[in-house]
Amino acid sequence: MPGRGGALSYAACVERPTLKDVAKAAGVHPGTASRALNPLLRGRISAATTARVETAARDLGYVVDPVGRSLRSRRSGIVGVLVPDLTNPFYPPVLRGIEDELRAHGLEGLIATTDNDVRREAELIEVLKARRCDGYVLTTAVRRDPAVEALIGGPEPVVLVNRLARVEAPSVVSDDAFGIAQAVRHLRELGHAAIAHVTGPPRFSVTVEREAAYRAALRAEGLPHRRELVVRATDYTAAAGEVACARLLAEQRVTAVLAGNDMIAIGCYAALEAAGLRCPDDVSVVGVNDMPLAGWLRPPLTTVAVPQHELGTQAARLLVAHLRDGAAAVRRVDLPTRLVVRGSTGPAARDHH
Amino acid sequence: MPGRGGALSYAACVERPTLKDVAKAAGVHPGTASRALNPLLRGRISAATTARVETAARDLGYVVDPVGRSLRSRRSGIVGVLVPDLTNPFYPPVLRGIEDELRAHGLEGLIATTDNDVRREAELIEVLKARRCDGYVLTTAVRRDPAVEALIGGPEPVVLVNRLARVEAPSVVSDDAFGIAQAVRHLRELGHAAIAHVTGPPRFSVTVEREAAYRAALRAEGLPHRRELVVRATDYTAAAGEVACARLLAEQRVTAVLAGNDMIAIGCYAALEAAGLRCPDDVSVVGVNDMPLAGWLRPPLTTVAVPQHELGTQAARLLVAHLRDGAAAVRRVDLPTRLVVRGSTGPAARDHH
DNA sequence: TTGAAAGCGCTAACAA
DNA sequence: TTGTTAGCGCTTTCAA
Repeated sequence: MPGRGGALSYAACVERPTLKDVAKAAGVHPGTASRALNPLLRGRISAATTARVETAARDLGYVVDPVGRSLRSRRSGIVGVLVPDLTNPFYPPVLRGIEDELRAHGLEGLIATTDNDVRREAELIEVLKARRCDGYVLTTAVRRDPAVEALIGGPEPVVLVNRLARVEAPSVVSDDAFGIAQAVRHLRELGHAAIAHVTGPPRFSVTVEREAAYRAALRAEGLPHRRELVVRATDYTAAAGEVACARLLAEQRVTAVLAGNDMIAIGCYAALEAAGLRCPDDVSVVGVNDMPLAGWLRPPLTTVAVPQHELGTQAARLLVAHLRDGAAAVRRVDLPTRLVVRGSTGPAARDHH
Repeated sequence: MPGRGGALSYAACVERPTLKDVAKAAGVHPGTASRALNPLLRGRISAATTARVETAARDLGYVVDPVGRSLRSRRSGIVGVLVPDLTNPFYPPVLRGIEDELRAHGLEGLIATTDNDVRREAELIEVLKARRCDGYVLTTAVRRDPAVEALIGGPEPVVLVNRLARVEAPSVVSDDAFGIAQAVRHLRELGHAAIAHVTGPPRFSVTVEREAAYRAALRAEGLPHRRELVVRATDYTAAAGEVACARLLAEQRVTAVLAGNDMIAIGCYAALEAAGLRCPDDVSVVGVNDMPLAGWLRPPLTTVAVPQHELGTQAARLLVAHLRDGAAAVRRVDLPTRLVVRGSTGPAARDHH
């Protein structure tokens, strides 16, 4: 036998078997082999043929070539995933949820890091589009963003995670308001009346939502809302949180701080220490997210737990549904949050009242 | 004009222009257009033709279809990246380095999370191979691993990051021994004599290396090596580190701990607290890695800084070199480490001597 | 330097 | 149910 067939036992280790090889081994036409191997067309092929093809495929160690398949079927099996910053411990679990769920459906996520920079994001969207992604998951958080709006308007489905855009799109969000209400009640029950909010910049949709939730919670608990107790960090980082919290402490007397997220809460720890205040003895701190390290901080951080992994899982599931059913699929998934009480909250200090 | 051409201004938004469109617009053959657009063949095409093709491509907004290209050229432009666990803050910067450097060369990294589980890793390698990756970067750390050894023996180049396999492969490593020597000297200068080592499980190559470095450093500083001061955590996590450190504290009197990495150091903080010991007043702690949050811990962690981003950048660069030059490329890159002194180390406590 | 033509591996339309 | 055929978009021979 000439060519590849002659040295199959060796060649199989070097050159991968193609569908043609499988078809030949099974004694059927390549088209038939293709159908037999496709779970969706399983019903249209006789059981005997399917079995023969499957056996041949297994024996040869055949794996479909995604490149050939993509070229013909116009689907790449690749999903573009935009994430602001993996250095924020909130995102890795989200990504992991996305990764596992996509893989369960034979898809791969192509991850790109935006730094929350709208320009970089626009560039990355072009890169991902050039790769012919079948759809996109955006975990980035900027509210107004032309490139994202254009992407949402495009032909491929886009799922938003914990983010609201001006243009509507399928999204997975966490019910932060519920957890924040619990947090405020928890603080009120501990005797806190002056509860500050150190949040992030208003260009992120979570900032707006969480701040609104904070105000609503104060109202619900019968606490006064004082504008001067809300401070905005320039970013959702520990460094920015420290600066913002320091500003707050210099001007106001507070016994409790609701941080915009756990990273800002870490910054608050540092600011309190720098101001000679102890947490929770002098000032209680509550975060949002319950990121992986939250419980290992000193003191362990009391925080509103957002189901990070689930956020990713559901986002991927939603995208898969849209890939399959088009616009008919579900538009929005809402996940519950809950307060996790640890060591950063305690009774309101007397001398700060 | 019939077909696509007639409605180009609209169709360009929906259907992407193909190389054929570009060629037609430039009045050349598709093959010529392909060559004109390929930087490597630029020299073999007349300047005039190149200019015409480039203009046409720009006007039409042409972007090569990686799928068609891959099918023909047998290169996917995709690199498989295996990472143990993004939840460990050490890895995100490494990944970021890989991502940026690959992208600078027109490649994309396909990230897969192994959990340091050899079985899962083997599965993921199959998934990545099925995607026809051009090469691989492995940041996972298990020493003996048949799937990895098989991959290294395969046709695609593999670069190892901070890991040594039994089979040799191009790799990027950090000179941990240097930083660890600095750390031990730092502790000796602070008066510490009983320096323990809370490390990870021996199945990871870093465990073996860092432990050897610890022993060598003790010797260099003229300190005795006591076997019972080395404790192995079951994993490189805070939880496992806490357990291991608690065991150490129950049995030995120590004034300083060199942790196997920063996550274990966090576990040491917790174990010390649980044992009623203060850091650094009673026991000093040194980590390894200088992961992003290290400076935000309380106390801020003194640690051996490993250039995480650079590790990723160099790994990607090394892979690109191998993709281009084959086995001729560099085999190994060694990056320096240095001790970053923060707040978790202080003078040895008298009463613990 | 350019054109012509073939074909990578697969699947979808059509025919039997 | 299965075979046939064509072609996705690109690159790379070969020939001119």
